[in-house]
Amino acid sequence: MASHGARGRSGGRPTLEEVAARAGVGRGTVSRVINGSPRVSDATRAAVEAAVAELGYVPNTAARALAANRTDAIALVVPEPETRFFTEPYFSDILRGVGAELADTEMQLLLIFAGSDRERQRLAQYLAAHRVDGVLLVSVHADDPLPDLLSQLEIPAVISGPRSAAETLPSVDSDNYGGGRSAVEHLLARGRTRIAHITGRLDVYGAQRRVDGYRDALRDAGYEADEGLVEPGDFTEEGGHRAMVALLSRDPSLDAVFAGSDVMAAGARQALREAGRRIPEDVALVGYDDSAIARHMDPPLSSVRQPIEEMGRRMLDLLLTEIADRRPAASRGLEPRQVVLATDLVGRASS
Amino acid sequence: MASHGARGRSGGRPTLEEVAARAGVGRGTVSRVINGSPRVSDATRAAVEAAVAELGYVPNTAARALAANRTDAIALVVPEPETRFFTEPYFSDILRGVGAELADTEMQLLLIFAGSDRERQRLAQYLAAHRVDGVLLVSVHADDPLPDLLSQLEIPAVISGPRSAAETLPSVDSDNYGGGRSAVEHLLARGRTRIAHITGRLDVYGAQRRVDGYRDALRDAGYEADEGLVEPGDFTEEGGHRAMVALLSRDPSLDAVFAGSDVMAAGARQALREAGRRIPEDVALVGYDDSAIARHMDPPLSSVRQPIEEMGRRMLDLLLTEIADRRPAASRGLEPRQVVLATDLVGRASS
DNA sequence: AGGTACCGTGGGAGCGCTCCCATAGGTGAT
DNA sequence: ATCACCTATGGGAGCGCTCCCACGGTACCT
Repeated sequence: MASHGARGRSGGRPTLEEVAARAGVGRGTVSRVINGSPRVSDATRAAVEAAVAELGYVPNTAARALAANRTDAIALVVPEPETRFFTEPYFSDILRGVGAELADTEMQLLLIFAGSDRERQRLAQYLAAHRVDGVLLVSVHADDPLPDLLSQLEIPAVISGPRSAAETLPSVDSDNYGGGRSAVEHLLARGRTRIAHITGRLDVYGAQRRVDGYRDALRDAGYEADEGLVEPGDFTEEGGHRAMVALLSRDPSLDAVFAGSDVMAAGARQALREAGRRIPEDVALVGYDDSAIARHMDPPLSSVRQPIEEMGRRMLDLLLTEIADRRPAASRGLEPRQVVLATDLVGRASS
Repeated sequence: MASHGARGRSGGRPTLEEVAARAGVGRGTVSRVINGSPRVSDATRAAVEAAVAELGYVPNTAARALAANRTDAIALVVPEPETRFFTEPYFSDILRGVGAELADTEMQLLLIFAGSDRERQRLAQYLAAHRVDGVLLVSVHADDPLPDLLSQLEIPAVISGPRSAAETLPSVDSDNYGGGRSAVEHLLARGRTRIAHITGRLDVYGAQRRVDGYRDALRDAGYEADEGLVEPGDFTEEGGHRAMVALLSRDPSLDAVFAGSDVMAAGARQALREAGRRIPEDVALVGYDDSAIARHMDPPLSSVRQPIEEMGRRMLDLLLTEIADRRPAASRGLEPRQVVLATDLVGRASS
């Protein structure tokens, strides 16, 4: 407590050069030790490490960034208002996954919101200044210009869900198609036949894929597609409510609903209640995400679980690889990697 | 869209030097323009700004940090597990306030969690490397070593609540004492006389102050302090429940409860229900924070509101001043600034 | 013995800025 | 006209690191 050891001898913090002098070696050698190069003899390494410890040496990040042209930082960009970030468990789960994986690294994570135009402006500036080595982009809409900006700036990036089937950026996603299928198959297995679907925002590719899975599962089971049973939602509770009301008035005989998210399922549940339908007796309900909402709903909601935390982990993995691969010149765009993780359906009382 | 202008002429991004050449001036002059120095003629400034625009110049942060010995970044440190951060609206409100105030700045905000030992280790390393110009520390406990570490490293810092009456670090807090008083006065005005208090964690100074306010308000109204009516909680729902049970068994005649947080009030409400007490007929209930919980409780909860978002804003203000003041040598420790913001009681059906 | 190969190492040359000193010119007072 | 003084400007000297080339030494080959 009373002594700060050998620190601050000459006023400031120790530099590489001082460590070198102390260890009786050259600057280059200390640099090699610090960076874990194998081309250093054990004896030298030990001497340097001792000097580092004695002086309490910590490398100066700015100098390193300047000399090596890298920042050892990556950004998690959330192109949404902060509110959604705090409201939807999706984001915190991703963050948790990324954070867990990052702990093994020397990298620093920046959290950047880009919901408003102004924030996007700042972000563009920030990226142009190359202040991060890579970017994780979550919740991307079809017409978002951010991905293009990133590839233009040649900043490695990974997105949480492809924007289309022709996505070129590396991405990590869960199997939305399979998730959609499994929801429907689950309901069919429970004897339901008139299964409606409340979709998510259709400018989100994943939401489209859930619809595809829904349609194919029904068709494979021999049911003709009935477009009257598909109603677009927007991932909000109100949207779910609205969609449910529309569905009920259009086809009062429906006996099941697959909602594209738990939040929308909550809205749908409310609408079903108001219409006097019992869950699951009259109408079975299945959501998507398996969030806290699903567990706490009355009745508890069956839901398609995505391994969100793992998605975060995998996104970081991909990004780090991407950053490492940036060395051999001009291999841009070759074999982009798309990871798809399996979903599984968690059955509860609502179906 | 199709052209990226003059960018990338010589492979990389433009440098100060290139801008200077383009504008026909020296490096120093460009630097002055970039940094808003007044000692530049209007004509020269215009020429430089034109060159900057044409080349799409963006200063290299690393170089600037190295040369100027500052990072233009500050950290918001949350010495708690991430879960609390996402669960409690307090943190997101602070973040929102800080973010809003920061938007006018060139500064970058880093969000750092230091809940686990490992994370704290990393944080210490990070701070030792002086990678931020200042730190905002929220939710500090009495025995937290972080504040001392910060002053040892001579890193400007502001904390969200003083650790004690003798706090030396600049801090921003709401008037916990006044908040506690107002809750009690509100209940007294409603004709309640046997007012219990469920406290927060007493190693949080603010929680203590609420207790002080509670005691003084009762005493000023002529009621003798009855220590049987004070029960420690821990800011959790379970803690609130437990405390309420204890209070009821100790003194069944109580007719009001002031809980040190809305979350604890929720726990208390549950316990009151289980004991068959009606709210507010039998027992009036007042919480603290005026969070979403308060509005959604059944019945809606009266609560002491703190201007959390403004606290965030003020914290940033203080920190920026602190950073700016760091220039004139050795004025350390002189007139630390402590800001205290007023609370106000939001009356609802629970009291 | 001479040659070739590699290994561990030292240190120069920057990375792109900011800081600050020096300089040139302009202004007003003497 | 002279001097003192101020303002706008140029550019050298670093900030602390990484990269890379060059060096001496050792080991192994022919």
